[in-house]
Amino acid sequence: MPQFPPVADQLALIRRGVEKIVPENELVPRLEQSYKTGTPLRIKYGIDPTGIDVHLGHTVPLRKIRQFQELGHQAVIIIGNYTALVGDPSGRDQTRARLTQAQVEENAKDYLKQVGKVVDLSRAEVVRNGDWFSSMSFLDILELCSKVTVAQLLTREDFAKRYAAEQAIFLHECLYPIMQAWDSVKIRADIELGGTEQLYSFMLARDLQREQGQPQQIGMMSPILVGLDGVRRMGKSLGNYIGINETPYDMMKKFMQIPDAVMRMYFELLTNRPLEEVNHLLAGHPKDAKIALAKDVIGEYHSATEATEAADRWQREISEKQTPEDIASASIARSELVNGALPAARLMVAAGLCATTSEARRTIAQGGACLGPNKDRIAAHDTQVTVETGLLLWAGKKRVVRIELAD
RNA sequence: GGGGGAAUUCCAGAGUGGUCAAAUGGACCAGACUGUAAAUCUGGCGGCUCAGCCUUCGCAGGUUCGAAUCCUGCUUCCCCCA
Repeated sequence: MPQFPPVADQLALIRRGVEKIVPENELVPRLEQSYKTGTPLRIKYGIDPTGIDVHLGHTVPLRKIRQFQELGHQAVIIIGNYTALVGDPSGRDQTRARLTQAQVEENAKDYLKQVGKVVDLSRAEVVRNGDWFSSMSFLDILELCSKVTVAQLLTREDFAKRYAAEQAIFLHECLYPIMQAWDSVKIRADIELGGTEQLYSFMLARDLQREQGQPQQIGMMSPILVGLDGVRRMGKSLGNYIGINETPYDMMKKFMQIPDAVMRMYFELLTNRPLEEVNHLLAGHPKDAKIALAKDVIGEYHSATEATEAADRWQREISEKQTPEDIASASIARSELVNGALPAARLMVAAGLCATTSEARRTIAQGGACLGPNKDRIAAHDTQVTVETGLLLWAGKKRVVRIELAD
């Protein structure tokens, strides 16, 4: 019989960074029952393989799964290869584009590879909901649909909003939450993880489970992780994310750019650092707290050593503005030079630092163009610059290239 | 099927015959400040052989000395009625 940590200890871990547990009062009894009987809880997490580049926002529920795994519970990851064909309407004010089956399968493989960095896949059940949906008959579907009323569907905020705004709500979208709920029945979920926008589907799952004479699942919803801008949710399309496949240094740079105000949330949702320590850190200098945060997370996806290296490098190159160690080289053909030189504006374009000569002129006029390790400002757009291999050329504080002459 | 409305520079959104490369805000870029956080300030933000010139306001024509602005046709999008 599996041995679990005491319920109180489990709760401390489970509750961290969870915004809402519904219904709250069923959680403790469920854990106690599991503890007494030595039965692992079945933790459901579903995801539609829509071509996801996993970023920290996605890792919030994934880390929660991991925590449950550490406690000895059973993770069940549902690949929504069938629901992906529908398109999740959650939180959307527009209909989502649908995918082909081939795309979905490819995405699923890619996705699992990334998930494996957070979740212990060797101990998790991974299932595809096409396994049960693809064989359902129209009659089965009608049967399932008869459990849900239109009025219920319209209690969802996203649908209600779209309905009120007289925007299209397609029938297949209405089926989505029903499908998601049916997944819970099929895998006999005890707990489902997800974002706060999943409330409706979670509750629908309870209805269907009761219908089928199963214990009803408990929904645990994480808050939505805000992105680097500190305002909008972290997302690829918003360009405000940190991907888990990024290099330690890239992650470092991004972490140092987050607003101070989101540090607490990041610590809570993305690290295991005890909250007492977090409070202590946040009481100190924000820069130090941010470095600690970055190291915690980078260490998780890379290693503590690499995290420290990244932090040190950031300190040197960014904070102390030393010349970076990896400078992209820009090759320039000798034939472009006149007497071994080029006017500054042309050089900027040739080096790929500016898209147009107009842009280069502006950059130079505003004092953003510099030469060499000492960053000597280029005075005018028509200043003749002697071009040699190894020459450093800057555009602003961040962008720099090393010139390489080619024949 | 019938009726109405809209298409502007990255986005939003002004502009209804010359003073429009086109207000304003956002995004973005550069500079100052700083903990490359926030906030703030300054400048920029179609292109070029840059005190000038060229190309832009859904597409194609037309009217006019002159059009983003007026007319015609086309395309796309939205809304209303049934």
